[in-house]
Amino acid sequence: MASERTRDLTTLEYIILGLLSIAPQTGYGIISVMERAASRWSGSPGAIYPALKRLESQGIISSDVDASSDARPRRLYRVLPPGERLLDEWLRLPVIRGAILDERDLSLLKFTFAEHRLTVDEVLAWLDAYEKAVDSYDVTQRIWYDMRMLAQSVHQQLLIEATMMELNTLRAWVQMAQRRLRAERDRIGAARPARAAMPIA
Amino acid sequence: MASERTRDLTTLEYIILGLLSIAPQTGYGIISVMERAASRWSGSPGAIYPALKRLESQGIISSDVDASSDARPRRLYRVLPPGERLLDEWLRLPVIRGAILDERDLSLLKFTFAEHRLTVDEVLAWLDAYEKAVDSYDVTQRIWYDMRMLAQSVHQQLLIEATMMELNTLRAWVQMAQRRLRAERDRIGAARPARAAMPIA
DNA sequence: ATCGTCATGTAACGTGTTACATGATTGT
DNA sequence: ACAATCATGTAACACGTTACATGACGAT
Repeated sequence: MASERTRDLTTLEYIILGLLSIAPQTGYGIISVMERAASRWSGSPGAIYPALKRLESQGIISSDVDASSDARPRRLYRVLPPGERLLDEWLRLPVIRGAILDERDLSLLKFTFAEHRLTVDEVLAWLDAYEKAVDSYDVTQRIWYDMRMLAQSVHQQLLIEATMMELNTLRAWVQMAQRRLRAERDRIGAARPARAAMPIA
Repeated sequence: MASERTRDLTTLEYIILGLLSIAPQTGYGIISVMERAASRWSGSPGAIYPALKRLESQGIISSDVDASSDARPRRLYRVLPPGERLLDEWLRLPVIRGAILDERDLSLLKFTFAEHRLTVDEVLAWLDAYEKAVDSYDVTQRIWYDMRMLAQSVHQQLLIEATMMELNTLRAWVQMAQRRLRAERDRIGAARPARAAMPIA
């Protein structure tokens, strides 16, 4: 019997949950997807397999050997209800004020998984929080300011400008996403996830 | 006597080197800067102090107790020549093709440190490589494509668009940086680092 | 027959996190 | 007198990386 204790998961574990929520997968399948994704989370076998075991031992996911096909049996993992709760909580968690730029990749990943897990309204709420975080972002927190360079060198100016441009792009994207999703909601009138999780390929 | 062996440093160690190359610092000072920087590298004392010891034991940095002021003595770290070599190598290392977006923060950090370490021409070369990497970036590598969604949902479209916008912003910034630095070079005619490292505040 | 891919693991290792501990100095 | 900040550490712990190992299956 798996323990019911819920703790905070690592980023890798949340990503695995997200992937499994789209479709049941084998460990090897998860490794392949993450390797091709070329994201900052590489997902080596030495990380994935132990993480799967951790999650299973806690009743967050389950696995059974897929003997359906004629091919060699392989272990298929799927998300259990506690895992779905954990994942959805994480997906709804807003981006925090000082970490928008640092967590941009993670936010897009969340947005990916959110399509299958959250309602359109929930995604819109998340985007609203995102927009507020962008607006209230305090540039003065950044490292180049902390270094208290006296004269504004070309480098310093460019670094500040990089942040500005990034923030503007982010703001523009969030607003576009809001517009499109609102239009989608009005068209479909969906109160549940936009797309159902797809079966395994 | 410190060992001469050079290995690849961790990101944290390179950041420490970069900070120390701007000005000698105490461990506490490094922690403070990194905490206020709110970047993805948090720099807890449990990471910084061991890292400083590691670097010192390898002859990459050195430290001596600063007894000059009336205040309580504190240990000041400074970069040694081998450390300067290591740092400069790292700074010159171009961004790799599939990792531009993931390493954006790191690239800006490098750009920060590069001001004090590299010549304008070297920075321009680094920016050229950056630009090429951006241009040759293959969007099809990204995770949302790997998931083989059949229909292009709104979410999918938005995710692709986020990447596009990000790449365009990056490209625009790189080109702006090139223009400004070239103008600066023509004005100053500098063949060495744009600014000398500043003394400790 | 062999090569590449599918598939699952494990062991050693280093490093970062969390939490704790200590004490001096400065400001109010 | 007290709190906040300066300043330096350490210990336990968990995680991810790297490298290795094994073997089945399908294609040529």
